[in-house]
Amino acid sequence: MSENIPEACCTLDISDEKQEKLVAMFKALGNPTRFEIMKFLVTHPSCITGDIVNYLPIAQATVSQHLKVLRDAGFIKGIITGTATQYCLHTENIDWFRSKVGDIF
Amino acid sequence: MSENIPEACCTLDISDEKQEKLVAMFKALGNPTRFEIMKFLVTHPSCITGDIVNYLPIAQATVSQHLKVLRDAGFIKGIITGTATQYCLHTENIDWFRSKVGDIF
DNA sequence: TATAATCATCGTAAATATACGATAAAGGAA
DNA sequence: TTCCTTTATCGTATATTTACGATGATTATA
Repeated sequence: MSENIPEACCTLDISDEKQEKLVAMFKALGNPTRFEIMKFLVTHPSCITGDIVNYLPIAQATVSQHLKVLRDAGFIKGIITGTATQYCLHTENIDWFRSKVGDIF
Repeated sequence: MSENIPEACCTLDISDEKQEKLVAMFKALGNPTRFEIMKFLVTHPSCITGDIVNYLPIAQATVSQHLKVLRDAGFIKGIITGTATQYCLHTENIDWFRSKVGDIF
């Protein structure tokens, strides 16, 4: 029986809940289209869904789906104004994300 | 015709090639099992495939597949020693990853 | 009120990812 | 050489993701 696992050199504490959140954020960025949307929102701090739809060569429904993933992951916030939805970065969560990346690696 | 796209507040320069590499790294981390493997390698700087197999509750073939994804993404290096493969972090690429996360967000 | 604009959601087809057992490859031990 | 250990790869079943058109919901405008 070789159930031996070598000893750790250090610990890396993160709660299951936060780890799940972090993995979801990585997953959200791990798609070319969503990464492009994030880049667009970084360089265009305040725009509506339609702006992103015009910018990207994909269908409106697909953009909306990707925006939902980014919203659920906590990267962006959507503010409904009239018939449009204005999207901007969720700076608090992004700060948390960046700091976690720094902590772990 | 509403092909209007609002003007940018800044630029965010990254080559297509490097962006593709970065997205692949996010994607690699965006899986619970692979994230767990990365955590294990951070806390156990030098171990072989079998150690990870013993640690995780999944089949050897699956672990090997995940290790390949992490290798291809550039997160880890595998050094064959005898019949075993010793895995360690690819610190150079990880440093690059961390700095890119900082640049973009 | 009727129409247009804007966006999210639904249903679904195609592509990709994930997990496993089986097998192959390669080195060490008997 | 034969057997054992270790790991990667193959083939494949299932699950998830991605993309689209169609539709619904909401608000503004004529």
